[in-house]
Amino acid sequence: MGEPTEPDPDAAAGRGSAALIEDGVEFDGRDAALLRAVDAAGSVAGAAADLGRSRARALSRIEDLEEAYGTLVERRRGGEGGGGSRLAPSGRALLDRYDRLQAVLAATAAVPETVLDGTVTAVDGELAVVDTAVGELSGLHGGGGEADDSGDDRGTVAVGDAVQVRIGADAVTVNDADDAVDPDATSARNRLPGRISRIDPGETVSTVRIAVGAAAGSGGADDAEGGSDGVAVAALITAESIDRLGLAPGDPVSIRWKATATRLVAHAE
Amino acid sequence: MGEPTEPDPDAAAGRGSAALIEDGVEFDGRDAALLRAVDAAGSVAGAAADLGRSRARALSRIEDLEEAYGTLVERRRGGEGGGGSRLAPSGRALLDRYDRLQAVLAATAAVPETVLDGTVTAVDGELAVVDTAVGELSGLHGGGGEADDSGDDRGTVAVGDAVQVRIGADAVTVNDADDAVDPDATSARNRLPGRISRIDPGETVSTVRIAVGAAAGSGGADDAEGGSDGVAVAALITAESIDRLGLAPGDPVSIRWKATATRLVAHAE
DNA sequence: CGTCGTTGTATCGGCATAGATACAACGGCG
DNA sequence: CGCCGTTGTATCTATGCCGATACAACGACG
Repeated sequence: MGEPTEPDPDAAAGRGSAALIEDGVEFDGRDAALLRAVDAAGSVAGAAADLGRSRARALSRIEDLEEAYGTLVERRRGGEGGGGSRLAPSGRALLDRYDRLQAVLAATAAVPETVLDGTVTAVDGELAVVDTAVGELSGLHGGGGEADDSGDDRGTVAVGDAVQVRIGADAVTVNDADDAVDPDATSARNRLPGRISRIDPGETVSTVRIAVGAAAGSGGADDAEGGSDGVAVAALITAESIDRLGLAPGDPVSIRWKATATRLVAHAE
Repeated sequence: MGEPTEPDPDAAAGRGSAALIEDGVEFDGRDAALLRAVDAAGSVAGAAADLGRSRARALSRIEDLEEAYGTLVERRRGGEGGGGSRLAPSGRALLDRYDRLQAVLAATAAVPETVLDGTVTAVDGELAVVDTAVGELSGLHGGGGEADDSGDDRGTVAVGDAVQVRIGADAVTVNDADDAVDPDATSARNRLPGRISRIDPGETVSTVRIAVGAAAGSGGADDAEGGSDGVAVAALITAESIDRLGLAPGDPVSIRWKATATRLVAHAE
């Protein structure tokens, strides 16, 4: 798709790489390429040749992976053509799983994020309430057990902790300000009034920045996130929705997002 | 938090590990631990000792990282206590960035996801429309350039391609079925009628499965995702919202989610 | 039965990374 | 001035991973 619009200066976290991990064995892009090559070539030997890698290594790598992930490649020696290998259904599923993880990672790198500093005021199960410059927000903390390799407490929070609240721009919904939707009708709970400070148009998806808090009252061209009293929340909106809602800079709007789409991260203080 | 409720059998993608990458240098959990240890110990030597790693290696690793990421640690030799090192502000920021990436990754591993197979019917910029078993959905494709190391086309799609549509349960909003919200008032576009098939309660956050498509009409206790005509979409809802909306199995509901929170993944066919 | 190309298996060498060790430079402090 | 613990720097060694190579086992096919 090229880069028709530059990738946003403050786009987000920057590039990253991810790998599945099971039983201590990582499944990374190299392994994915190997499995794909096996699928294309019909044999491990052919795949290794296509990739310019050692055949013996490729085979032993597949064995290591299978020890952790189960059968991935159905191998057969002897017979027509001397034998061959096919990607097992579970191998295909693993590949899909990897691709989905990769897609999520690419998304977090490409989608703007809003980060607010705050202090935890309450913890109730997986949910926590955080006091921030724009009021109290609720979000999830503690992903899934200890995914990190260092066995510290990271990922869980307690009352009084300094945390960062991360809101992905793809999770923020924009409503008309005067549209008083029945709060009982939806499960999106975090809600803030604001004013559109800027619209960065994309081809079919635009990034809308909404000034909230103290800055929302004033004219609000201020979009410096670290501003003394101004905070800008980014929202990813399709061009069609912008047209439909008639959004333009200066418009008062109401933004909302689900608590379950809000992540709390312990802040390196 | 421990594991009061087991981590959901079909929870999601499974564990993963991620690393920032800049200028060809990866910043992984090991590097994060090193920076944290420096912050705690006040010296690189002490940090290396605490981690049981070689001091010389730790120092050269920091230098390699700084070549790619800029100043991370302020080092000073001689003086009080013989010298020492402090984490630079940019080092703290990098650590925060890594933690946010980690949090997002942990979230994708812990949050259920709904995956639908479909065929691309239209592509317009970053958006694409996909025909699935439950109708036409729109979502984003192609994260941010080529984040993967294998330089293939993966990540972008074309009309006619077989793709998987990934919808994170944390992005799905549940509304009352009879609540006819003005469609012009919100930027959430994908919308489907359905019927609650199951509620998996958590401490404060529950996973609600909504049968959509053909299965939605019948009683709908069917939640087999691969069923012939039944598809279940997972939604993460706070217990409070469930109470507020009065959700229970069998209830007709309307679910919606943003196109920008929907990822399209090329399917390994 | 021999051919063929593949899957298995073992071994060797190269290369990159990390640990171990040693030593110089630095600069407050007693 | 000498002591001290740290930052810099260099070098050697161990380890692990990968490529390269070689050879046995296999089974359909001509």
